[in-house]
Amino acid sequence: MSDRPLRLRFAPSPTGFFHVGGARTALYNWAIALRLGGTFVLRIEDTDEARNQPEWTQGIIDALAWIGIHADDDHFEGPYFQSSYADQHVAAAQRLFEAGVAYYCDLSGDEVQARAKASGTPGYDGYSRDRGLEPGPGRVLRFRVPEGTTVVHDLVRGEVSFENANIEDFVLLRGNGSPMFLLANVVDDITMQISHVVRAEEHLPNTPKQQMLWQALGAEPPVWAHVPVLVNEQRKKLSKRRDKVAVEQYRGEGYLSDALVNYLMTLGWAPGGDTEIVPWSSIVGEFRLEDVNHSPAFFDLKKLAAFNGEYIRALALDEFIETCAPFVLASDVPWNAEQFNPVVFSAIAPLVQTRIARLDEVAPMVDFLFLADAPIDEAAFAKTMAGPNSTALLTEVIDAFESAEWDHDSLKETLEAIGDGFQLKLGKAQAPVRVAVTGRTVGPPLFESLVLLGRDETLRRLRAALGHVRTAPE
RNA sequence: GGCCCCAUCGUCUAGUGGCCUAGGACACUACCCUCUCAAGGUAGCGGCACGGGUUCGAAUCCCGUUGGGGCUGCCA
Repeated sequence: MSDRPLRLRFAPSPTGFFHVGGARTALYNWAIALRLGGTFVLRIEDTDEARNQPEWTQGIIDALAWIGIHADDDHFEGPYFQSSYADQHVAAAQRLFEAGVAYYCDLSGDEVQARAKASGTPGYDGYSRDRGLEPGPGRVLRFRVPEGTTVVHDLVRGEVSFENANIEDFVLLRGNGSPMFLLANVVDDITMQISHVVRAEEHLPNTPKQQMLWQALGAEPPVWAHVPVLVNEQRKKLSKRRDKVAVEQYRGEGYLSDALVNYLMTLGWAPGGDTEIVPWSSIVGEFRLEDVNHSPAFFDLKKLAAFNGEYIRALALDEFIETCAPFVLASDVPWNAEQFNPVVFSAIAPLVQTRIARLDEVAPMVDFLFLADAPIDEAAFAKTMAGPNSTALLTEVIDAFESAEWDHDSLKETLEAIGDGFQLKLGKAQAPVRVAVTGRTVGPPLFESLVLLGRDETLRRLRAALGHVRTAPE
């Protein structure tokens, strides 16, 4: 294979957001670079000038940093911008033309198609191979695919061979002289002395073409590794149109980067032993391209959420509180900033921590502590208060709470005793109180919540609920 | 259509010829715990796509079938 220094690269094109599939590919590259002491090169493939915006590049860098791939790490190099190497791409094309391994063709795309249709064989038919055309406006430069077989040595798939007869003379330079992806990508990889190309399987069909280019340009091809694509429930490649693929979105919904990273690594690969939840350090120690699976992997949101829940629960309490900050101080939170009380939040936090799988579930779970009134869920309220005993029970609770000691145990004993009078177990007796005070039938443990809310506010909400029952339409 | 890749529980996977009566995780179900909901604990459900070989022995090797996927642009 290759005894060159280990240099890997991740070469996204800036499209406005960072794809989870790209994140996994980046992570695979990164893990190898760290384990084997190689270099991870970031190259932004920004040749599609029409859709290229500087802030998108920053988005990629930020997203990479979020998943632990930091630009200031010793193993990180770049970012490089493909657009700044355009001269080299064209120069390489020129050399190929002069060496006779590439030739110009003046057929338009439509004409190529028409000929293919007429002959019944798909693809370009080599019409201009021997016409000796010179460069000119509108003429594309095509690679003269030689006869024979191209064998690709792939770390995850073994040897894959392609009959060159099935590979058409592909375009290197467009009619306007600009380089195509296949060429630019190879020239940059050669320039940057890339030793291992690790990318998604969708590029496998490009590989024989690119390998021929490496050779035609006088370079020894890299080690290839094509990892399986990520698919949706329909088993189709994850796409930005149909699927939720933006890393930024997962971050915004309160997925922890450690959880996402861990989950992504297990799509196509598994750490040794019986646990999949493992720290990044052991992933780096164990990850091998040779162990990567061969078949597409379903990106399962439920499992990601399960991983996330595990990671959330594993946080120390102060870490958890800190991690919640962006989600309780955000502008889209249901309360006003001045209503938020960090002391109260810290007190309820441990009870929230075991009840969520995503950080964006925090605010709706604790909002009743900061809002002026209970955020009543009318359906839940109506259902809970429908029982004949509910209002009577609430009335007794108000009475008792006026004089009860305001602590967890006293409140619990008080409600238990009242429940007994109605032949209700605590599980049933707490329901009307919970709905009255928190607005919902589910939430953090009730008595802790009441203690935090305080006697006055609790009583006020209980009375308000009684009023609400009387005025509610049947 | 052509080229290429792939095939273990619903899903992600362990498994590299005997340790497999196929292991784990998510999901699902039941029970325990319990002030709701979670978390936690216990148990359960569930799979080697099919057909031929090779071998004393196959989830593991070979061939075929079927099924899925990727690519098939003067996109990347």
